[in-house]
Amino acid sequence: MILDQRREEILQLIEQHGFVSLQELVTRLGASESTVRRDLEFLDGIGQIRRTRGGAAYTGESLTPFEERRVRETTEKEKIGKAVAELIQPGETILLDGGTTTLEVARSLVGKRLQVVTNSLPIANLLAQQASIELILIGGYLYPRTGVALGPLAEASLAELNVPRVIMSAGGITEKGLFNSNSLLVECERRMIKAAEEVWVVADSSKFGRSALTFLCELSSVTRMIVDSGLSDSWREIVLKAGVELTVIDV
Amino acid sequence: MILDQRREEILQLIEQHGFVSLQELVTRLGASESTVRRDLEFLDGIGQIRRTRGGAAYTGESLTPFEERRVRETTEKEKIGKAVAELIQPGETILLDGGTTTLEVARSLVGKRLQVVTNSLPIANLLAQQASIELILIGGYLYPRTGVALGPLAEASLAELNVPRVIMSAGGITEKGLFNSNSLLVECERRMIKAAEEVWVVADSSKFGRSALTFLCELSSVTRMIVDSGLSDSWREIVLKAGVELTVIDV
DNA sequence: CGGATTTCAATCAAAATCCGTCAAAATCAT
DNA sequence: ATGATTTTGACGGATTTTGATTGAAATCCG
Repeated sequence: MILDQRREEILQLIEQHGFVSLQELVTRLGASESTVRRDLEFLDGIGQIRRTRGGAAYTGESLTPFEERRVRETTEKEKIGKAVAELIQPGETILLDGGTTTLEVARSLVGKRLQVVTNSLPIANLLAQQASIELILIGGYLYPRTGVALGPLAEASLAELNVPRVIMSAGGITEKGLFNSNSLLVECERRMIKAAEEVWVVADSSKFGRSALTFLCELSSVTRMIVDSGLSDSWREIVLKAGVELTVIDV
Repeated sequence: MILDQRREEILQLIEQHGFVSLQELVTRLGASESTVRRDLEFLDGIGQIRRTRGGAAYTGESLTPFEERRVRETTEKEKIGKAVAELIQPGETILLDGGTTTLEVARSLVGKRLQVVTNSLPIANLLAQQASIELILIGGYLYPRTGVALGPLAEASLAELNVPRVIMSAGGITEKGLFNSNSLLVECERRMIKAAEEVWVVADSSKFGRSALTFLCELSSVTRMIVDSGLSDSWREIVLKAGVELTVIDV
């Protein structure tokens, strides 16, 4: 089996089940233990999973990450979220992608008068209570762990929409463009880009230089990026050269 | 079993019940006493639970206050929910309408292997975490009070679906048929009926004889009704005469 | 109070898992 | 085709986790 293909399969298995044992991966994939170990090591390295003794757990963009209950430190994301919220005018309509950073954006939108479209269950939960926000939910197959609606139903719904702005997250960003872990998700995000006139990407600086398994789009497709100040000068240059408006948030 | 998985499971059990004895954890998890002790020690260390003699209690942030959880009596709705869940076979696909009674049904579905389609945010929240349940969300304009997705988007999504069974709630039931309060909701529920081969209605007996603003459908459109035993004989007769299969639950 | 019972903590050997190394196999570039 | 590079699978020692045992501590009950 091809390397990337196998890794994608591993990632999907882990995403779907939350935990998968090494032994199960070995038997499911028909690869040797060593190989699976190396794959897990790699996926752990790019931050998509967390290795645990006996197997691996999902951490990517998770709804309730076990690990993160220990220490809640998300200041960068929080600040990015606040900054993005300030860029949005009352009365606007925005399309909000799933993800932990976009969730922080949603948190900061509380109280504003807006129309929000989203396929993320956690975001919907957060904003559903808000009388000032009109919320439109994109339906679909609810992907476990991350709680985003994907698949044909989601894609069909998005095809009918037209919004001035989408705010997206990314699993990884390189000079080639944006990446995400899961092909279903990427397909859905492509539709979001199509449905929107402007594409904003929120990301903490750790995402830069980190690839993920599936290519989403080129940097030039992005209108604006909002990143924390941990971003190196060389990355800033790359982003600006691609014609992306860059907003750097001090943390 | 993988270490973290087991610890997560322990945490969930304790979170769910408030307190769980060590012995119960041992039997439920099939791990040795020593192992469970070590896990409790760890979870206590990170502040998620508090060890007590003979078991452990939950201390983490709770969704519902502790008192509420203990005192909550088993209502009619809960019993109806349990009964309905028992009528459903593993592997089935069901469409679940929003509503407090259907939410109780969803609660009782936890742990079963099913495919569930719903437009209700509370139900989606409940089932999203369940690995055994494949969840499909119907999108749409999210109606603030009840948290159900309605409107054109929801209707279009439903038009493309075909499920063997829908489980619906009703605001009111008279000999004329079913009623609900809100015309957007009713329009959506009509699509649900169209999308399903069998229509099951769950209702507590207080709903009978009570009308509501908008007419939904005639009694004869319903395949089966599940009601608590508070239902009078005359109502039973009316329901049966309309060709509805009636299941009465003792409370 | 004092003995019986339960629960706890510490210890230890066995089992499972991990890591590094290495050679075989596959893939790539020339 | 050939040599270089990457990927794979296997092996052995190191490490971690597990379950059983045992004596101490806490709790219960008469």
